[in-house]
Order: sequence, then C-alpha cells, then structure tokens
Amino acid sequence: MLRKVPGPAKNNYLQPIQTPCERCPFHKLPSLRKFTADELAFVKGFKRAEMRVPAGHTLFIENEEHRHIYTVLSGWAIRYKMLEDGRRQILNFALPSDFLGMQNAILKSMKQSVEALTSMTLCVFDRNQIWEIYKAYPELSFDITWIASRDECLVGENLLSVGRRTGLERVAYVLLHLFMRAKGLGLTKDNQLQLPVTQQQVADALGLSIVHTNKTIRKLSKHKLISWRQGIFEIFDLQRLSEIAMYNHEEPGPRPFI
Amino acid sequence: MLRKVPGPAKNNYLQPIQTPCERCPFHKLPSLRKFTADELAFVKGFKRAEMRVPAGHTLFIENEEHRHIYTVLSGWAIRYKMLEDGRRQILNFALPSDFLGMQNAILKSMKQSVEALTSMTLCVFDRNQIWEIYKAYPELSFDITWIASRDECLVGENLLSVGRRTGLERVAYVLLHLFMRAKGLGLTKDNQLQLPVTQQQVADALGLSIVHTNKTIRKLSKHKLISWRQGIFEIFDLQRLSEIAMYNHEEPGPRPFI
DNA sequence: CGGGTTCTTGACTAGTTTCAAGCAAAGTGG
DNA sequence: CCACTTTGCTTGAAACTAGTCAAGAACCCG
Repeated sequence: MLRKVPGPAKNNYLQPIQTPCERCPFHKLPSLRKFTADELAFVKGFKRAEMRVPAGHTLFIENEEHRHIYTVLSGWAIRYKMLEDGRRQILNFALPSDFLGMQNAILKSMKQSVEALTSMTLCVFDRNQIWEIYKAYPELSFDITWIASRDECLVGENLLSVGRRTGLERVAYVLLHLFMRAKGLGLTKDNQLQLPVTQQQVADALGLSIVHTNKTIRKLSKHKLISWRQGIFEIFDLQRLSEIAMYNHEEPGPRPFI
Repeated sequence: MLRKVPGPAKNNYLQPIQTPCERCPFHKLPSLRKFTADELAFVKGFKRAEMRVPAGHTLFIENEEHRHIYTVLSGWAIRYKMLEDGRRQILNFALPSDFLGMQNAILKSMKQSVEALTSMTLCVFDRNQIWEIYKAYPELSFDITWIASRDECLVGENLLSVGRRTGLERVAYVLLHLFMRAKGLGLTKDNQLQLPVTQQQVADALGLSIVHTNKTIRKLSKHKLISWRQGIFEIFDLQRLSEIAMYNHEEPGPRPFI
C-alpha cells in the first residue's frame, strides 16, 4: 500500500465567497434536504469564506487540531488513517455536500487525515461556531448529529466489506457504492462516471494490495460488467454487479447537510 | 465465521428503576465527565425504566426501527453487521457507559445489530425524547454528537486494523484495546480482566477465521505476552504487546455519556 | 519529447482459510 | 448424579486467496 507522510497543510487558498448560500448548488438536489429561509440565513452568517485547493492537498492531519471545518462544494477527497510504518487505510471517500472536520469541532482533534483527490472548492466555517449552532438552532444541531451518524454508517459498511467480503466482492462493492453516491449528486451520465481515483486508492480503501486490486478490476472488465479507462468508469451490467457486491440498494430520503 | 439469524427481540425484560441517576455508578469514574445538578435532573426525567437482558439477547436488529434506546449500566455487547449469506462483521464492542441505538433515534432505523454478550443492565430511554434534549439542552445535545463522533472513531480504528494490520497485529490490538477500555471503567484488576468474549467473536471483529484467530492467540500465549484461559485475560508484557499492536495509547480527557 | 506516475501481467511466496478431528468445559434431562 | 448434548477451544494438513517482486506498457504533465 501507499507509504508516505502527508505534507504540511498550507492554508493560503482562502478566497472570497463566490457561491452565496442562497445560490447553493445543492438546493436543487432531491437527495438533499431543503432549508427554511431562516436556517439558510443562519448558515449563511457562518460561512467565513471559500477555499480552493489543488488535488493532493492535505486538508486535515490525524491527531492535529485545525481551526476550520468545511463543506465540500465540489471535488473528491479521501479520509484515511495510517499506521506508524506508513500502511494506509482509507476509511471513506468524501464527495460534494459532505462535511469535513467534524471530529475537529466535536472532539478536540482529527482522528483521521483528509486529502483532496481533485481540486476542490470548500465552504469554510470556523470550528468554534459549531457551539453557536447548538445554542441557537436545535434543528441544525440535530442535523450535525445526523451527519456524524451517517459517517459512522458509511465507515461501518466499509468495515463489513473489508472484513468479510472477498476481493472480488469488495471491488464490486466500492465501485458500485461510489457510483451510487455520485449518482445521487448528479455526477453521473447514463451509466458513466468520471472517477478521480487511482487503483492505489481503491486498494487502500479495500485493504488489498494494488496488484490484486488491479487483477480483480481486470476480471470485472473482462466479464463485461464494467469498464474503467482513462478516469471514466462505466457500468454495463448493474444487476450482476449488485449481486456480486451484495449491494444493499436502500435509498434513504433526503439527507441533511450544512 | 458465525452464520445465524438473530431471533426476535422480546421486550419483556423491563424493570422498575433500581439505580436512580443520582446514584449512577459512573459518576465516580475519572474517565467519564461529571454532570451538573441541572443536567442530572434533566436526564433523570428521561430515564423510563431499567432493563435486564440475558446473554445472547438481541437488542437491535439491522434495518429495523426500535422504540427504545439504552445506556449500558453493566455487561458487554457487540454491534455487528451481516451479509445476506450470514457472514458477520463485528463493528465494535459495547461496554458499560456506552450508548446503544443512536442511529435508531437520529436516522430512522438501526444500521447494525446489537447483541448482549453477558447479561446486561440497561437504562431505558424513549427514542423520541432525543429531540426534547436538542430543544432544551444544547450541552447534552453536543454530548450526543460527541458520542456519535467517538463511535465513528472506534469503528475507524477497527477498519484500520482489519484493512492494514496482519493477523498477529490485529489480535494484539483488539485484546489490548478491549483491556484498556475495560481498565478505564474499573473492570480490570492488576493486569487481569474477565473477558466475556469467545474466539469466534474475536475472529468476527478482526475479519479472520476462527482457526487462524485461535492459532494467533496461542502464539501470543506461547511467547508469554498474554494468557487467556477460562474467560480470564491477562497481560504479561504490556510493552511488547503494544509494540506488536502499534497501539496508540492516547488517553483522552473525561468523556461524556448520557 | 522526456520523466514520472499509474496500470498491467506473470511468477513466486506467504498468510489465511477450509476441512477434519479430538478434547475440554458447561449445560440438560432423566 | 451421571450419561448425553452442545458449545467452545486446539491442532495438523491441504487448498487457495492475496501479497511481493519484477518489468514493461500506457498515460499524463510540463
């Protein structure tokens, strides 16, 4: 697996707000919940800035404290933990509308690192403001807990995969799962998705070696279930892929975000 | 791994309250945070009953809705997920002071099952009351989010283990981790701990087969690092065990509970 | 057009699983 | 109280999944 030390997080990417909350691109997504005018104004008051970071930028480092927390406006990221000797496990992928840095606001420091896979645009909040939300807006506070709870579920799903699915099942599962999440955000077209992820990262998410991951992806390709070339991922046989993955296609109702 | 279907949850174990909140046994534990008199009274008002369940009782079933949520007063439990064909992955162990059923209160249904490993005593709350807490007590609401966030961390730790530690490292890690958690709750004596867990369960927590788990535990025993016979687990060489496990011995400050 | 990263494949090895069988401890019922 | 059953632990051998090593091809970026 990948063995490296994350570089220092440089925070010189702050920008003025170009996407004010009332024009938030997520409001039109049916998979995300709607805000009341009141809540919208409140959240808007909290948004400190926007931030644009390049691919590869480290947003959070495990065990460190960070001043800001973010909502992903665009771009993909990974959340991961590392062992002392550099072995890395990706806990989850972060997509647009996901909230990053919660642990930093609730516990005192991050228990995982976060790194951008693509260039990203982020809404920037101050971690101390979370407490203001709790004092003033129970609904939003509840939403934050909702998000924390969902994050736990996603990590739990992954743990089930890594612990109990075979290599083939695991690969089928992540790919399908990422596809479905992206679909809910309107990032897919037909059965295609621009997947900004390397096989190394898939391997680190699945607890497999990169070689075995590659061979397994090839196998799925040869059987005409998927194709994944030059960053374009496509599903040919959703039915069989779901079966192999034992995918649990429950589509929950609108999901909160901040 | 274990393949079985959880039986129906029978809720005929309710009892009157025998441990009123003001005599909560956790108040004397330095690893847990203190309540103000105000909060104590508030929480006390929420406690509906106590429940005593036997070992093996299923408290929650994945994907189902349940009326109650619990705080563990005594006893151990496992949280787990299963694949359609019965393969099981334990996500985490629950010990006294842990909160069970959060997803049931925040999301609409449980995303994992919970089963008692020993007989347990539980504080019973109604899941709908969570919302009352959010409306009235921001501090307690924040604590709930804190608990959700910590749960995610624990699952993440496990995922790192299962994905990237070797069999030997994994076994060393869970055993040490369980020992440390139990120690924080005053459940250890010298370097000994009554561990109500079968090797099957350890295997299901680590994503290993029971045979390999057994051989690995034997190896640790033969090297005189631990012993584990008749439910009594003992650590002989904490230093070396921590090294093998790559254990991250950060002891955080007092932790909230409900 | 290089140089670096990512992907691909084959050959070999090691860690884990599966199968099988015996034993110990705990629980059950007459 | 003692057969009988069940559950959990232990071990060896065989099979297999996944990891490591190695090297070349494809792709991407400046």
